[in-house]
Amino acid sequence: MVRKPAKSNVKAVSTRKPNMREAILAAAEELFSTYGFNAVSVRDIAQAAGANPGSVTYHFKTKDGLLLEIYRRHCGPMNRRRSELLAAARRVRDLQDRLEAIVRAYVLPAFTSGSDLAGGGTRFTRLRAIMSAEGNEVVRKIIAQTFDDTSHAFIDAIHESLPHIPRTDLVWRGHFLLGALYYTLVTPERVSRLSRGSADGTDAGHAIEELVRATVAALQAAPLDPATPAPRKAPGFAPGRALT
Amino acid sequence: MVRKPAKSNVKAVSTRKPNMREAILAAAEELFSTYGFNAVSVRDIAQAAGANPGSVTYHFKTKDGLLLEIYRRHCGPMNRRRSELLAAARRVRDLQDRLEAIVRAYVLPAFTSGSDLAGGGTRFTRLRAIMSAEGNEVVRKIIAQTFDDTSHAFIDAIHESLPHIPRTDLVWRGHFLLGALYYTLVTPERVSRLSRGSADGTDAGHAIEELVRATVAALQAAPLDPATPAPRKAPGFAPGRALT
DNA sequence: ACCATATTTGTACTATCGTCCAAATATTCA
DNA sequence: TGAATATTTGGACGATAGTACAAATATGGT
Repeated sequence: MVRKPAKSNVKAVSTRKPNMREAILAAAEELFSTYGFNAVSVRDIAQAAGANPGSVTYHFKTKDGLLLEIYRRHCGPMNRRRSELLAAARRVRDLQDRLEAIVRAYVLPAFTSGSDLAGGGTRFTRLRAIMSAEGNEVVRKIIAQTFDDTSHAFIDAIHESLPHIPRTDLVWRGHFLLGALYYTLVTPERVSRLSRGSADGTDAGHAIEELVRATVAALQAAPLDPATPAPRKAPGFAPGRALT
Repeated sequence: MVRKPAKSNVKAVSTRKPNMREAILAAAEELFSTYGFNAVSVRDIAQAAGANPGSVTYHFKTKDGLLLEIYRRHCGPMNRRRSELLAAARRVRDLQDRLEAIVRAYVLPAFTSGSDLAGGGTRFTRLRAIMSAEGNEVVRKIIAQTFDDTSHAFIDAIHESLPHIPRTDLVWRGHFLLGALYYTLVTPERVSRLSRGSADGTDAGHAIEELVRATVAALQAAPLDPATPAPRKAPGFAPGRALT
């Protein structure tokens, strides 16, 4: 991790942490979601939390354990929120409105988690985005056993609103949605740059509206011809590791 | 990086590398694009290339220098290919067909680069995806001075085909496209998993078609109301570091 | 106030990191 | 061929990594 000059000899006596475990979790979440898991050391986290490196080991045993606990904290609330919103969306009468409500139910909790109000959902989603790129073993297990159910529920709901589109296409389009969502959280300033200041990539509200609008349109697109002609045989690709 | 048991005492005498520099580059590209920059050590690369760690330093001075050289190798050919395809796409008469051709011109070179036939473009794009998540300083500079021009050219071309849609919306939707593209290359097996085997996430040809179809529809969607009501003031989000 | 327990501290251990360097070896060209 | 140059080698350096552990300190119930 990039370090500041940092020659402070003073100990962090000013602020006494009432709950060091929580402070460590918060610091780790912030640092991981900003620099990635590999680039942040246990010592970085301890320093940011005003704690001793040994305390991290005491509370979470290993660095992976710390990451695991962060996921544990957020997965429950976020998926619960998603289920609630999805259930409400399913009850929308108008088909077009229902589809939009479903997409919104998927996107919204990614920006505002139930566990933390001030951008907590955003931070955790950004962490998930980075972890999906870095590819951690601990995360892989959690993803498969926690998020796949939710993903299937959303795909099924979408399929109900768009029964004429094969599930396969909806899986692809839902996948694209997640990729767009991740990339927006990881690289928001690119939007500001390319729009020459006329858009703010970090404006969560605006990002959500753009994402929902674009996704609904993409989902409604005509399906690919089932008799795929496959005009040129493109070579398959796959990374050498098992991924998220 | 995850290491195999690896207790081979035999030296790599069997295969003599005619050009060690190229072998190192190839190994680094493969490893970086699979495990990320931070997770791969210079020694990992040297071993994969059948070289001595010192050789890496000799040819590329630093680890960052090695990454830089990989980008140098690919950026030129890829953007040249994109320009060619974009120029051809601009000449398409039918507006709908032209839009699709433009999107295809953006997506295709990301899968098949001019420099390497066997998935070289895919590998490099996956690397870019991972680097955008990890956030490397060297990459940041290259991105801004190499890819932004191309991005603007594509946005402009799209805007010509869809003049009634504000540029801002097109920037967002182009951003979503890149995110979807990256995510598909980084996590293709998720598509296979969620589709329960009815789709192959690693099938580049299929991925391209799905991506083009979804993106064209998203681009054509009605723009967001310019008088954005901003119903709830969502808090801004931004990572603590400057990003790609 | 006392004890049992929970937590924090400081330090140490081993492994691996990126980079460096002098010696050994290949290669190139007059 | 022989000299000049380019490359490879193996080992070393200091820095930092994750983790472990005993001693010190804080905490809570009686």
